[in-house]
Parts: sequence; C-alpha cells; structure tokens
Amino acid sequence: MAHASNSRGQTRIQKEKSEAILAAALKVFANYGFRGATIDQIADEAGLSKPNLLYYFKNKEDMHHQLIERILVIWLDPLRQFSATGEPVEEICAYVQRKLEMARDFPLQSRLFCSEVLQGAPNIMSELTGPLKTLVDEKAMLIEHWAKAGYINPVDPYHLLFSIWATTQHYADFSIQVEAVLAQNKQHWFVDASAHLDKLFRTLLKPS
Amino acid sequence: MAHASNSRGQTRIQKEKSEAILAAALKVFANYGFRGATIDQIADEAGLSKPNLLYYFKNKEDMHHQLIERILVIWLDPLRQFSATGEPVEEICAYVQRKLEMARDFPLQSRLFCSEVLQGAPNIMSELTGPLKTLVDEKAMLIEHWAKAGYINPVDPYHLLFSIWATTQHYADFSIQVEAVLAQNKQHWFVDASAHLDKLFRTLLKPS
DNA sequence: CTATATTTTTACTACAAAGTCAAATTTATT
DNA sequence: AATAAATTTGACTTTGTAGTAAAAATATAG
Repeated sequence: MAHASNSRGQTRIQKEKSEAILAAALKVFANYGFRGATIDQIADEAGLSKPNLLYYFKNKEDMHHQLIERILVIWLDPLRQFSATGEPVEEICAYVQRKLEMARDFPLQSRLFCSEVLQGAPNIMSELTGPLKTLVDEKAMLIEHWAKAGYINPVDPYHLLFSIWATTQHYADFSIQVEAVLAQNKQHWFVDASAHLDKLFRTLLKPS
Repeated sequence: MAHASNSRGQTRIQKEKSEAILAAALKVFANYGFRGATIDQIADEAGLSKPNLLYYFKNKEDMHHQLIERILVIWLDPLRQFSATGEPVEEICAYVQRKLEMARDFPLQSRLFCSEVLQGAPNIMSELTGPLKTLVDEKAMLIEHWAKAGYINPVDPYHLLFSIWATTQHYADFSIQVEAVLAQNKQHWFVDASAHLDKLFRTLLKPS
C-alpha cells in the first residue's frame, strides 16, 4: 500500500513518482485551475495511467492541496527574510529582486497561486487572513518605522507591498502577454524588468 | 429561431436574456476559467434552464468568445485615449487612474482576462501579437519621445506600461488577497491605492 | 381573438471524468 | 530462487457535462 511504506519512510519509486506527479499536476493546475484540470491530463503529463496515479494520491484535491501548501511556504519565504538589519532602501530593493527572480524561476507556482486567488482562494483563505496578514502587518510596521526615522520616503507600506507583488508576479502570470508585446523569447524580459523595477521602487523610496 | 429574428433586429426578450446570460457567464468564467465553468452553472446563475440558455448561445465557446471580444475593446480603450496632447506626466498618471477605476468597476472583466492569459491566451493570442502590440509600440514611441524631450524622466516605456497594468489590475485580480490582508470590505482600498499609485508613478516620471 | 413567431420545458443521447477493485506484474528481501 | 511487498494495469461503476429534439407554453402582430 502506498504511503504505509516501511520504517525508512518512502520507497525510491514512491519518491520519484510522486514528485513527477506533482510536477505534472503543477503544470496542469497552473494552466487550467483546479476545476479545469483533469486527472487523465495530469496522469498523461506524468507518463502514468490514471489508476496508477491514484495509487499515489487518493484524489485530485490531494494533489492540489500538497501543491498549494508547498507554494505558500515558497511564497512567504522572501518576505520573512525581509529584515530590520541593513540599509532600508537596499533591503526593499533586494526583496523586489528576489521576487522577480522567483517569477522567472518558478512561473508555474506563481500561476497556480494566481489561479487559486482568482477562484476566491477557497483552500487558502485562512492562510491569507492568518499567517500572511500577521507577517504583512509586522513588515508594514517595520516599513513605517523606517519612514518615520527618515530612512525612506513616507509611503503606504501595505500598498507598497501590493505594488511589489503585482509588478514582479506580473512577469510570471502574464508572461504570455509580456512576450507577445515584446516579441521576445522566454524570459528575455528579465534584465530590463530588473533594472526598471529597481529604478521604480528606488526612486519612490529614496528619502528626499 | 433565435437570432434569425425579425427585420428590426433582436426581440425584447432576446436582448434581456442574452445580456443576463452574458453577465452570469462572466461571473462563472472569471471564477473558474473556460474549462472549469459549466453551462449548468451559468444557466443556474442566470435563472434559466440549460436548454433555454442554449437557445440563445449555441455553445459554451460562443458565450466565452463574445465576452472576450467585449473585454478586449474595454481593455484597449484607455490606452487608445492616451494622447500626445497634454502634459506628459499628467497624461500618464491619468491613465493609471483610469485603469485603477476600471479595476474597481469591472473586476470580473479583469479576472476573465487574467484567466484567459493564464491559460495561454488560446483565444486572443492573435489580438495580443497584433492590435495590442501595434498599439503598445505606438504609445511606447510617444513615451520615448517625451523622455528625449525632457518632459519625463528616461524610462523603459514597455516595462512602464507593464508596471501600470500590473499594479492596477492587481486590485481586481487579487482583490480577495488585498481585502484579506487589509481586513477591509470591498473596494475600501481604492482611495489609498489611488494615492499610492499616483505617487509611485509621478515620482518615477517627474523630470529631475 | 386568432394565427404566427418566439420562447421554454421535458426528455433524451453521447461522452468525459472521477474514482474503485481485483488481478497481474514488477521490485526488493532473504 | 523463493517469497513478500510494492507497483501497475485493465475493466469497471457512477456521476457530471455538453448538447439535441420535439412538444408545450407564451408572447406578439394583424
């Protein structure tokens, strides 16, 4: 039986196959959303038969749930790293860069998150109003403190964060539009976007 | 027969019902994407039986197609209005405000567009590489001209537009996240977001 | 009011998708 | 090699969904 496994944890095959399945599921869920995705499609993408896939994950929701959980960790991580030590403007600009790199390196995760939120965040609402809000409130206080101390220009910390999330994730979520408008290949936008966003936020924050 | 209609065009009932159906379809497509949406759900939302709905629209794609067409017009309109007459910084900031108002007033349209692009833009790819690209190229040239003439700070015009789209549409597409983090009701974000984005782009563009 | 065009409903078909089960096969252990 | 455990497959049931057809009901024009 899958996942009952032995005392040393997962089998080699279990590790390989469930990773392959999650990778396939990420691709399909990111493109079609939870309801639009089909198990057949995911199984196909992973190179397995449907019953074989269902040997590893008991149903569609199970796969989705595991993916969403992983993404929330990845998603919150750069914000956690955002620390009070270091020069404020540089700290915020470094955060922008980290987020942009994530948009380049994990576009599917960004799209799955987008898809989930678009659908009303049915599986992560409590995460948003709980841990995310707590973390954002904390960092917002830090930003306000920086503003009051004159390290950065006064700015609405919440909307600053929204702007950072929006501009960086845009390159993952709307990459097709970005590439259509620029008539460029995959991720050619990165260098220019990086310079542009650095300038955008640096100009805003630099104390006058 | 529907849509064969009489010489004066559509019947009163045809006008009313097909509008009600499109409104319902917009809601459902925006939430679940094309594949995730079901005709039953749309019919339910519109208060009709499924066969009755299919009397007005021959299939699911038909509804989606009509919605997408309408949205592309609305979507491109503020960018078209973006004119060479008037003070450059004000012109761009006014564009930001128009886009933000659209995010407030037509969130479902924004989400449907987002959903379509997320899924690889299967129905609008030619619009993106054609009319949209042409229009963007044209406006990018105008912005570059403004920069060269010293009316605005030099800036990458394409990435400027991406930033504007990203920051404004974010409030429609991620409104659930925005409202969860702010712990606020619907659209309470508008006033603060408006001030924040004005400052963000005005600071960037103001010639130094 | 009545004839005609229209709208709506009921009953249906065909097919896609989720998920199960037991048998067959493969892999790991001794 | 023999055995046990893990993995894979094929055949299946059930439910959901798209779409059709023809009859019934309703609205509209003369």
